[in-house]
Amino acid sequence: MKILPDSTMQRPKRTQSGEKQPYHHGDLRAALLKAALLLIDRHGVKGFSLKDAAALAGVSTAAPYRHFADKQALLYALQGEGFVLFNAALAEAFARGETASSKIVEMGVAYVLFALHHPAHFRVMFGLNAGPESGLGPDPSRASGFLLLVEAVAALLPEASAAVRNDLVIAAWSLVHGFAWLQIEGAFAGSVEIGDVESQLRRTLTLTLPRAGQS
Amino acid sequence: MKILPDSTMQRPKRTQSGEKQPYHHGDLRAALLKAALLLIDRHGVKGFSLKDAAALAGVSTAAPYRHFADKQALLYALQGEGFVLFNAALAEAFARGETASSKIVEMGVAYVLFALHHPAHFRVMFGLNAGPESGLGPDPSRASGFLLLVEAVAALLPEASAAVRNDLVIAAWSLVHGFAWLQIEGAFAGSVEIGDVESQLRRTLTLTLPRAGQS
DNA sequence: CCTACCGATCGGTAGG
DNA sequence: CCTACCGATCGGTAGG
Repeated sequence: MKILPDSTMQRPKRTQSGEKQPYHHGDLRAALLKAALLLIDRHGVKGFSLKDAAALAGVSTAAPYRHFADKQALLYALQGEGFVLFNAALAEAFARGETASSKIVEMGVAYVLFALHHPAHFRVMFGLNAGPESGLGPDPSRASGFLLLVEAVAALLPEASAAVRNDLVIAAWSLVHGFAWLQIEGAFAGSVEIGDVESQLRRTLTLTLPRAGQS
Repeated sequence: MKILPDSTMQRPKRTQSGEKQPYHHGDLRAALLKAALLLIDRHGVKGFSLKDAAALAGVSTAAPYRHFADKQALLYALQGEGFVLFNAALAEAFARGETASSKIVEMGVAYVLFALHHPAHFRVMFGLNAGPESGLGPDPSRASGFLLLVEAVAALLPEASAAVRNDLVIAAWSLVHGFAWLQIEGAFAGSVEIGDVESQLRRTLTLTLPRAGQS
């Protein structure tokens, strides 16, 4: 794969006064992460190489090793970055929802929008375990957004048993994750009519969510 | 990756009478597909090579090209094979269910069991579009099992609008797909208690499915 | 952060 | 279906 340096990720230039300007505000590390995201978007996690990322950032093939021990370390960094963004989006959605069920719906919407807006992060976070021992295991910080779902479900079904709540947590998580994944993969195309993604998801979620006290 | 020939996929042997025995009942093609499935299970779709598959089947690196034009052709074959099995399993489940809602539940169970029992097929079928243009697009025959879900939902909600039915089709498909994927990826581990996978899914699905006439 | 390079792997082909 | 091989790519390192 021939990768040309991204025009937005230039090599250092000298100003008219002759000082050397650092990479991207001095942050090659960030430039490499950005390049990796772009390449993963285009070619998938396994189809991305450090050499390509270096070329896209306009540096030599050895340069990335100044910032990452190896390729996997870069992927870990991307995964961590993704979970920070993801958990923040879920927390914001949780806070925004005014009722238990709207908290759940907002979190679901945030989950899917995150996947659509950050597909490369999403793939690194959830689609990486290509094999049982692919190296990149689940990240502990994954739990943080997830616990909010557990909390919202408890609020929605205060009198339900723990088992029933557990069932609903699994249902909501599975539905939203499957929706996001199928959307990213384009699997709905041609099979189902999906207009606006967000309103489709809202309708689907509310249709599915048991009303409180009904269980 | 060093791949040793699989003891179940031996090179041709001579019987005591001296005749040459063909590969696997004369079917190297089948042996290569089987080897590919095993490698994809272990290393993911992108982590599998024709050379490894050939080695695992006990033949030279050039041999696969007698049966497949190139690597992608083998993956296509695997995808097609997967959809045949998948659609058959869904059709059987549809037929087995006695009511509309049990048809849906049985299809969901079949969907997930297929994913668990044929993870490599499942990955090739649904997890391949690593990038927007990864080559392996959706297969048309995918629709066949899917249409049965549309039919079952129509039977479940005979008086509902087409839009509502559509919402439920998307909900059911997303939920089951997400459940299967998260299960394969091991994402539930540590976060949620899942005992028996099948009964968990049955409970989750029935909890979620609107009863007929209730919408 | 660069040049130069290694050892390994990969898809694919030539020519039996 | 095999041997032998090419051209390309990749992760990573030596030694500035």
